[in-house]
Amino acid sequence: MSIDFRNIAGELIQHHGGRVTAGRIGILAILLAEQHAITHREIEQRLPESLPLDRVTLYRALEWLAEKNLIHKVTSDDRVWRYHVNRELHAHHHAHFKCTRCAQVICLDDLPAERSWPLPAGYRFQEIELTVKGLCADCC
Amino acid sequence: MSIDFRNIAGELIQHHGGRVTAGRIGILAILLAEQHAITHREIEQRLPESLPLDRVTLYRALEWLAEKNLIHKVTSDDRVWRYHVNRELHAHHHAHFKCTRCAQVICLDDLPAERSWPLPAGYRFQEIELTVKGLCADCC
DNA sequence: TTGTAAATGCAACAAAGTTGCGTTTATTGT
DNA sequence: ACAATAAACGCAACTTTGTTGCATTTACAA
Ligand SMILES: [Mn+2]
Ligand SMILES: [Mn+2]
Ligand SMILES: [Zn+2]
Ligand SMILES: [Zn+2]
Repeated sequence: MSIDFRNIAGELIQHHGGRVTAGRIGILAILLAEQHAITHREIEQRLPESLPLDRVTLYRALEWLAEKNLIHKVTSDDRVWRYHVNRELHAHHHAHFKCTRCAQVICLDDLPAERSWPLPAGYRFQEIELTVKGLCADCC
Repeated sequence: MSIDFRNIAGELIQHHGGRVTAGRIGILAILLAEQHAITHREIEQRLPESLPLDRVTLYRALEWLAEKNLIHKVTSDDRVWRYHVNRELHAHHHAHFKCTRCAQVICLDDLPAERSWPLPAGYRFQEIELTVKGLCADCC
């Protein structure tokens, strides 16, 4: 884990009025270094030996990071949340791609996930959740 | 539960080469009578006293019905599958609406969930999963 | 340096779904 | 109608993912 990401993580956390703890720094640094959206489990596995972190603490840190809009949660059909850092490009709502073979999830920044859709009378639109499924380049 | 739905259910099950059991008839009849996509739990609750059915049997029956394309499963952000009968209109893939207040799920038959989307090079499209979220007419 | 709320760790809990296996039953052939 | 048999079922145990309560520790500011 690059020291760079840890520095950025620390600044981001501080800037959002949270306590700058080793756990939060480690978690956010992992997500900053990661291309894809990853699960709680995968984050746990990427944590260094030197930073043992309770499952619950990890869940709560992720919750806090999502509240502060530093990361976002991605729903999936395998009943597992995936987490991804909010870079400028996809701070807004956006679509995701999930590989049906390796379960890898990426963000599709250029897909319009914000526009309204036709709904039955009396229904009010809030947002859409769009996941494109298929095979990733590695699995093709 | 209308005897009509039970008759239709029985015929559908038989036509697909499965054993026509009380459980399958009861489950499919419930889904035939239902407008919305409902959860395993909700199906369980709608089962008549006269038809006690083990949770596992219910899961396996739903799995079989989905395999035979008599029903389809809907993913949701609450990590709970919902099930809905396949009427002609939405035998194909289609989008869903979920109320963020009462969690009700309906099928949006007129939304194009089949067309391909632009993906990164080397990625292969299979299908999309689209959930529109908002408030239903009752919750508005 | 110290006080304090915020964050953490641990244990227990909960919901949804799965697996293995012995028993029952719907269906087929006689 | 009866018997054979594979399919379906019921039960218990298990798994995975995530949540809650509470006592303890710690970041940070006064
Ligand atoms: Mn994303
Ligand atoms: Mn549907
Ligand atoms: Zn893949
Ligand atoms: Zn509603």
